[in-house]
Amino acid sequence: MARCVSDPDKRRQAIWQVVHAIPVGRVCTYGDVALLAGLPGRARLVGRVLSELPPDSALPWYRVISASGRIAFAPESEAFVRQRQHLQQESLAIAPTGRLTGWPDCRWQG
DNA sequence: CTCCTGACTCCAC
DNA sequence: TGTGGAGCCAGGA
Repeated sequence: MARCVSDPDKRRQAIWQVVHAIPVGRVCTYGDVALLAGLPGRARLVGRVLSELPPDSALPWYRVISASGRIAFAPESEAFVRQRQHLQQESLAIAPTGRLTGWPDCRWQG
């Protein structure tokens, strides 16, 4: 889909597109999203873009987790709980440590 | 332009 | 399985 994008707006859109493409009940790592967006090695950029999403965003940001298969937030933090609830709605279980049960079986890489 | 920070990763112990 | 350290890129002060 996307090659090496240089414009900030283009990068955002590329990342949004990839996140939006993640199937229900599946998850993807920051690194994978970056790769699929044509931005290899820019996992941090993905996290930055997602952190700037508005509260009413329809983007399934909660389907993006860290490469270790865990939620990127501190356990029991507000954001952590929100993400966990969204994932549970899609039949994905989260261990107390934040680790996704069944990982990497539910992993999606395009 | 330099310095600091972060929703990241990888590797070693 | 969990921790700690180094590498990385982008954005804001």
